[in-house]
Amino acid sequence: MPIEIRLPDGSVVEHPEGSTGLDVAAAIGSRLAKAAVAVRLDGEWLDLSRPLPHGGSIEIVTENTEDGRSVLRHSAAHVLAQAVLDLYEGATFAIGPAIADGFYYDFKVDQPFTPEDLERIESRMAEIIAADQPFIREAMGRDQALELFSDHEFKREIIETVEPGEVPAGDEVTVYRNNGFVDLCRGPHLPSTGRLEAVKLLRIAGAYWRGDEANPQLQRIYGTAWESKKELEAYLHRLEEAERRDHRRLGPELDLFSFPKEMGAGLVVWHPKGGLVRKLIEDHSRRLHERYGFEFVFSPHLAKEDLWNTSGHLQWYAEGMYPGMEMDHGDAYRVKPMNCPFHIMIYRSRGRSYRELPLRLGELGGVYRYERSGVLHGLLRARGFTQDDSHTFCTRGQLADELAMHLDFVLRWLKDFGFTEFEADLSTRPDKYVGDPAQWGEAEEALAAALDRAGMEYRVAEGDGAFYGPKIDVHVKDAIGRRWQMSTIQVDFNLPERFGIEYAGPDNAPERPAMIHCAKAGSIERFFGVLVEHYAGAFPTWLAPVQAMIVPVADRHIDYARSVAEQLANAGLRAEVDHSGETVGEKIRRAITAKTPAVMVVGDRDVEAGTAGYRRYGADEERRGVSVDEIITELAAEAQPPGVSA
RNA sequence: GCCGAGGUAGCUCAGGGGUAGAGCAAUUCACUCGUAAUGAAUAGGUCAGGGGUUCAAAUCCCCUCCUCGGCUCCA
Repeated sequence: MPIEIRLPDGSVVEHPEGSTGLDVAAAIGSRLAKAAVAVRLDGEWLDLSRPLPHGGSIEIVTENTEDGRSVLRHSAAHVLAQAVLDLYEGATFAIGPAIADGFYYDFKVDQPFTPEDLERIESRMAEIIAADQPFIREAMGRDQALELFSDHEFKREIIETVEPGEVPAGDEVTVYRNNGFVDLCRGPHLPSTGRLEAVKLLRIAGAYWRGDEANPQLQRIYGTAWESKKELEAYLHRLEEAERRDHRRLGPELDLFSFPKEMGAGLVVWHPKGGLVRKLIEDHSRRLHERYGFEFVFSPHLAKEDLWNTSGHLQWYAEGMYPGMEMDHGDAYRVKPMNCPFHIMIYRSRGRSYRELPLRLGELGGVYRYERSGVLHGLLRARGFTQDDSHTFCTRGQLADELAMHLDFVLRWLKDFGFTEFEADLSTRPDKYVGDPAQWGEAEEALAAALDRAGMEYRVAEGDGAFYGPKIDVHVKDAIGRRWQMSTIQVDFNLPERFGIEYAGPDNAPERPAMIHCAKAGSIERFFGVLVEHYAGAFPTWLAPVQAMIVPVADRHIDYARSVAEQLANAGLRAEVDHSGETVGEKIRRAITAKTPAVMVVGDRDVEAGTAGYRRYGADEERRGVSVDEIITELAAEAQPPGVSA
């Protein structure tokens, strides 16, 4: 009896019973059949070579889509495991999924892999791919699978812990064989290993079984796979591009900041140029905070341990905090990992009325968190950093409007720095939490409502909230498509409770305010690091430490160069004169290498005419004889911070 | 913290038991130049730090610190 297959365009075709996904694809076109890697029938993944079990809506998954690539990568992971098991006696394998841009496989081996091993494994993989071994799917009972993988402890553990719901056929699991190799796997896979066009192993890393430090540590091999050599090359090129933008390289190169070893890991010093850019960022932060109705406060770097007991930090966050310091009268003090308790102290310094709510307190507060040595990563993960932190105290009734305002603020802030794509995560109650679950629910709903009001799509991250409350995290996509977490907005009913803060309501009865924690940049350091990578070190004019470099052609033009610099300075622009003894070409090269937005070359003709040769960063050619006034007008317009008129 | 790879001049890196090297940067001198590198000379090092083996250690061994790629966590 033929089966009816509905194609994505809505048309229905008939195929004889026993037809495979490949048959369906081939009937549509030979090119489609060639590009196909798997099919989805009513949403269920099937191998291309598997007879379709029933009719339904079909989707041919091709190799040039993200879904298609993940099939490809998953098959590549199998080949990797096959190669490793071939080459290393006694090796056993754990899991090997496709991930963004690639795949990995975890192994337990007697000796850790070396870079030379990687080459050896890669050549073995090439042989397996050249042999074009078919992947053959086989379903079997759990007992049989346990028997099959009797030598492989991790596979046995997976089989034993598979949830019944994860396996469509109840108590069955599936394995895929190619040649002598067999792996437990849900599939789907490519028809054969020969379909792997472009595979490359990238690096070796340690990884714990199931990501838990209590479990044995395995050896992980990362690789990448693409549908063509060309795509692989493009990917490797993207990796190089990311490396070129690395803020840890650009920071010292552009003389912005450094991490002197003498100070300790994760601690940064800002050089004058970096300090200037940072100040401009902070100025903008203050400007927007004021515009959105925040007031500025300041608080100390440490406080008595008691305060951190009351706040719950010592109970819930102790491992992120530095140890106590003994001070007067045996009191221990702790360096602050967060600013919130201090802002509560300010709230609590006198009686509060409902009439003064919402009370919005902001601070660029330096905090210190003990990050484990292995996770430090330049400015993106430091041990000392500055939060553009705020705490808003409001009534329950004000919460929805306040959250909407905070979200608006955050998006304004991010747009001002050139980010245009945003994604939000709504993180809900974690396992370790304080407070009443009903209040958590209320807070989570309020956050979701704010996202809906802003028309933002979001993903729910179950259990990712802070210990004191749920939160919205806003992520941005940078210039090369990477996703960074920036801002966070958190609702908190708990700290007000713990500190017992109140306000007098209209009927003079004491009420408890709600609190909103919000960091717009997140950490200024991290934000700065992301900006460096986003702009590849070439800051827009309003943030550039030097906005114009003036290059005299010969020494006799230095006086004129200085007078031009003065004109620019009078217009509020940051200009420098390069009076070094280098050639014109070299001085220009230096200015471009420093990513200066504008280079102005001045020679005899310019001295006479009041002009300059004008070269913009990124432009291929310069313009000669441009009037200095015209240049000043153009640069001064660009130099205005976003939302500030000249 | 754990697994792996590293740390040699300001930067990028060579050298692997027997006198510390290169390119770029820096300094000085000459050149005064019209849009991405003028030439020459000079200076610069507890070879991350400490301990050990050795007649002799940058080199081999141990410990510590720091960096990088991951695991985990987060801003």
